[in-house]
Amino acid sequence: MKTTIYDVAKEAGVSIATVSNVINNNGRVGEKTRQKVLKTMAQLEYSPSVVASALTGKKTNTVGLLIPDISNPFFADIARSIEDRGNELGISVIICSTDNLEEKEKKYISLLIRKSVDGFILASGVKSLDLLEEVMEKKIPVALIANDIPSLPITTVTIDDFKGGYIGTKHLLSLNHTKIAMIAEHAWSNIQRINGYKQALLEQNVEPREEYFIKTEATIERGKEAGLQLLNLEEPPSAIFACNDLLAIGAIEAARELGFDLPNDLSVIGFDNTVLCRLTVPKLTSVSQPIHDMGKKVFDMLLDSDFTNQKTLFMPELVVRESSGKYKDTV
Amino acid sequence: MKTTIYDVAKEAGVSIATVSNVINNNGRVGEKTRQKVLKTMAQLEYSPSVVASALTGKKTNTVGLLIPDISNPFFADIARSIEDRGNELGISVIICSTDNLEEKEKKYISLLIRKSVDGFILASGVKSLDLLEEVMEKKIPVALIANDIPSLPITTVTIDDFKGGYIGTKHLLSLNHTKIAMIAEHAWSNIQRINGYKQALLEQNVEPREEYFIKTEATIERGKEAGLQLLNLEEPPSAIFACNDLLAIGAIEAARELGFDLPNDLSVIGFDNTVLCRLTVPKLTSVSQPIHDMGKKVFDMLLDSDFTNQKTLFMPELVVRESSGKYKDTV
DNA sequence: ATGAAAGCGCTAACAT
DNA sequence: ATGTTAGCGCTTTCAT
Repeated sequence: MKTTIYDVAKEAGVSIATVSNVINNNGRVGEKTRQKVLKTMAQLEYSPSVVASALTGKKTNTVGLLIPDISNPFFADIARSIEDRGNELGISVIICSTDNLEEKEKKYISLLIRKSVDGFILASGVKSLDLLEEVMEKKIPVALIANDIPSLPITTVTIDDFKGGYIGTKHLLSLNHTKIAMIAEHAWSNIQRINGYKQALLEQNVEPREEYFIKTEATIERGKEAGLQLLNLEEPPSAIFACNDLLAIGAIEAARELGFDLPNDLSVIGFDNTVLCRLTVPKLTSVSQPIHDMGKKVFDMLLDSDFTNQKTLFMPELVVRESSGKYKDTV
Repeated sequence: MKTTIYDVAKEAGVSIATVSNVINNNGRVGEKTRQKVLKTMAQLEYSPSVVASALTGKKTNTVGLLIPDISNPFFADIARSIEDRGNELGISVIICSTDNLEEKEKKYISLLIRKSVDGFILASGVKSLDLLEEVMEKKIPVALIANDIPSLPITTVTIDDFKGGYIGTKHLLSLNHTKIAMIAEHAWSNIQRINGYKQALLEQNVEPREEYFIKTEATIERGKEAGLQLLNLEEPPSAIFACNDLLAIGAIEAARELGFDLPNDLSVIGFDNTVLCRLTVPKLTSVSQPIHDMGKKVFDMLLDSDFTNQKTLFMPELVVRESSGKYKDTV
């Protein structure tokens, strides 16, 4: 049988309350007794049951992480940063890939509620706001990372997406591009990025063109489709700003297929600065999110009620690689 | 307060035992009572506590997944496949990125034991065999995926690594390459791949050369270093077989840096067939593991004692893309 | 400083 | 078919 607190108590000749106290460092234990208990705990290889402890109202030291897909490198990076912080704190992270499906979202959340997780970190766009409010009513902490629901008071860690869109576009503008297209996806963060893009254009008196703007899903395939569509335009753009790296990679594929030579005939920049950026040819210029810091921060905010419903904004940074270059009117 | 089984019992006018029975579908409940209980459960939005249930000896419906690094696409894929199966079964998966560090491995395992997880799935090379045996002594199920510890009787799902090494090499041989180098990493699976590689060479009377063989860590950087070393040889290889895609990508970078034109001057093939293969230029030929099937299988074997300590072997397949081509003696 | 005992929410005999 | 009750391993008053 598994050793319990009773075994330790008996062996050490003390009560279970005392053992409990030494486990939790709850004062009122004489130094001698403490040592004796510690020793027998070691002897018996006793390890306290989190399950039993949780039943008495203590934490489960487990949080749920909802992301669209763990096999997407961007989210895998987020997961890793959160997991690392969890490991430091002795808290386990349960992964939940929702594929942005409301059904999966619900299933995962209700299961994790039954498991009494200490909180939820959401990196996916939340489909079911009702569910989310239900969770918050139950006083289960919730925090968002790399996405926001502006309509809700909720703990959030994001980058300044407006600025992200702005600096990316500025970069292209500074390379003399004016025919700058944007491929975005449906997400709140993207709306801000789009606004930043438009702001940058307007500041240079460049009128955003309707046909240079595509909204689609965040996959390489869709990015390629969008790229194809853009580059087959009568007057194709000389630069494409993709709202995430996957879309950018798709756009690059499209460009290669159509015989464009990057960055001479076309500049492409991405967003997120994932590991993928260094794999593309040419290497992808991208707007970077400080994922590691963000993961740590969101975890800490989740657990510290001082931060409840606060919003933390990190600053994006442009990482210039080889996929963006000076505009040359070669046509 | 949270609704408990008592609230439901009282509201429905039955005993908690009856409620428990309808929750668990434990026969002996009249249809009328069952309906009544079901209804009040819904009314009260009752959701049974897994924690309390676990304390009475039932499962926690949680497993731990130990991998080297969730941000490595190969392992993210494994995680996803396991998570998917878990979701179907109502079982949660806790991610544990060990970085192949014994210290982390220990910390994760002992924490998860305290949490009474139902089992462990290990995708990382296990550093501490003692720890592993300790887990098995505690009768906690353990299963390995994509790696093996031949010295231990333990549930395992792998591919036939020997065959993987063999078919990759055969492919290169069939393209008339004879100067075939191999970049491997330290892992049991790689030993088998190496054996397969040697076997294929021997069958064609090609003598494996010492200088064409490098063992290193599984990162792009190391792959690049290895590639540089190989290609700077007096008589550089005409083909490189990397034991995983990361190494292959590094090798491709090295080749590009040195001005090699793939696949004309050099063929490179990888192993694992990760998403990265379609991102490289040229697209990477790679030996594929049926990860999705393997994830499902390992989960099922973990939970079904019929399979305890059995070893399941899946078959690798070669996915030919653009990075491997006919040998041309252009030098 | 330490111990006795109640209770957390549930399961599983055992009764009825 | 349904109810009673004794745990599961731990935390936490409340006594001593």
